Amino acid sequence: MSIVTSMREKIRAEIEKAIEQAKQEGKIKGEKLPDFVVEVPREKSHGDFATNVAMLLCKEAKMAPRAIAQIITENLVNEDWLEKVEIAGPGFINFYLHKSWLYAIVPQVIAGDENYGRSNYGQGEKVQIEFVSANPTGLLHMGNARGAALGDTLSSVMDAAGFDVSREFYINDAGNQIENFGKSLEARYLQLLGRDVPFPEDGYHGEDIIDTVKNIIGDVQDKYLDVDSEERRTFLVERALQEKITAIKSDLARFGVHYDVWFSEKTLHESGEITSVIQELREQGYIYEKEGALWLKSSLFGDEKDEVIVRSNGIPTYFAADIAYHKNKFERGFTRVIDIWGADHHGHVARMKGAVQALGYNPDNLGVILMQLVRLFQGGEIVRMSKRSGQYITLSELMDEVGKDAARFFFVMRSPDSHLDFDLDLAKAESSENPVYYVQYAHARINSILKANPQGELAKEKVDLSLLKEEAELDLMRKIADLPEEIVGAAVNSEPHRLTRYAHELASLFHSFYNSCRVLTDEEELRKARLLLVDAARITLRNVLTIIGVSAPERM
RNA sequence: GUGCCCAUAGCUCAGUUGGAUAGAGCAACGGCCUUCUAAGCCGUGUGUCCGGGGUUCGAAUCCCUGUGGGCACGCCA
Repeated sequence: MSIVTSMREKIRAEIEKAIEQAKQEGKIKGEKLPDFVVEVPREKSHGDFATNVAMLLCKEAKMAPRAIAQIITENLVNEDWLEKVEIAGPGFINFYLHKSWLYAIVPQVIAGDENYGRSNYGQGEKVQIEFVSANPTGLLHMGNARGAALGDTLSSVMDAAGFDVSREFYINDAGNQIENFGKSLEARYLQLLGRDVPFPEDGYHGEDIIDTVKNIIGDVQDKYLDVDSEERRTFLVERALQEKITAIKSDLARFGVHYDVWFSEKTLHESGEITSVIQELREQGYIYEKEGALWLKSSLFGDEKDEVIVRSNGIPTYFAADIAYHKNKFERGFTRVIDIWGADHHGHVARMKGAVQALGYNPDNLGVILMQLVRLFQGGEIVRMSKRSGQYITLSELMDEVGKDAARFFFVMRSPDSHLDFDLDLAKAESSENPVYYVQYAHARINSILKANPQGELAKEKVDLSLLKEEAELDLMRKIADLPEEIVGAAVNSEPHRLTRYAHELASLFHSFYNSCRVLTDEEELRKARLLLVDAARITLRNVLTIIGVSAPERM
């Protein structure tokens, strides 16, 4: 357990004891203990920890909050780690701790090294996170890139918080879209070989599929020119998907994203899982027929209306496949399933949760993170994106342009439900305007100090950390100590953007410390202590950057 | 029209589940390198938290309502 968490719980226990005693003495009335918090106050002048318990008790006890706070304070046992307790404001009780509690953090971080920040909060709960799942009919665009950065960081942070995380990519290699893809490929194939055929109106206009078809022609020439359309399309689709999926995999790998499972939609059709899940829903009475199609009564579960799951032509919809897919996820033993979708899919959330419920699972175990759209800016202008015209900036081009680190940091920096204005010029700037460099620079500076250390090695024994008394030193330790709780908070709330903020704050405190405290000073004992603090800062910074998927350079 | 998301400093955004005087970055101005990396630090100020009601010890946060913007409402995915 982290030091901050254990102090918090110690204080909570003391408060509870004090209240219990006050009740026995008849000083406070009331039956149940309110759900109070022991929090770290925003203002440093309000102590190390504070509680609102007195304000919450006042209603039942029928006393003024400050009077209750007074009684609780008097009943607190004077522990040696407690320096003083104050009543403040409307009735807060502020706890000031002896500085020694913080010194313990430094050796703990160094001993933990790459494990510092990790915890067992999730207790190995099996979680599956599905993200990106882009159509394999094209290249990855900005929305996919944001999903990739978010999903991968959420996976890493949940892993660090003690969950057993599996990353999964769902390949939409079946259904209407693939039909359409086949028609587009076929048209390009015939056109490239000199046939005058029209391009399908709703086809994939992107340049990239022309290249794909050119590659195929390089292999098989006109072998499929005069065979029947069915055979030609099947061949072209299979070959093109292979190429596209390989490209998607390698772009994501370059972006630092590695999946545990690549799940093919096609297998759900072939295995009969779609048919059987429809049968299961039918037996539950959630299916009816209307106008030749099969409908799911999703309106029973909070959806706005019922949804078609099998078309009148007998072909199941995307939704049917998705239901089978989610059943498959839960059957694999995941007790928590998280999907990351673009905000334009929000209408899908209620019906998906409804379907999960209809299958007998708790819909709360399915979490859907909707992320708002990404707008690209360059030179102050919006860079237009249109899949239809085939003009959009790809993930691969983005990495060429701004690099992996800046791209990942920028995507994770914003909360998923806020629109993201991605400023290409800013992300590219090698200057202080760029928050990525600011954080990385702190790490590089630390390494520079450690290399310049005349002793070479860090003294680990008999170092007097209590020499670290400067404000900047204490603030830095305080922030370092927060990492485990920050990780848990980001994990359980599915808010990876907390990590970039934390990284920035930590870097900022380090830079302040760097400017006000000289590490390689002539005072040997102080130097030893500061070197350990600096090393702890290095580990903390590196660990949080690693979770975000951003490199921690030793030199810049 | 119905549903979901959003509205906080000039700009881009945080705000730890309802707490104390609402915070960062950028942009602006002034200062700091003979010393571990100036890609840095220190200082200067800015708010109708979209408007209006309500809930309570206490609201940017929760409820209602109005306004403005985004998205979705297909036998597409």
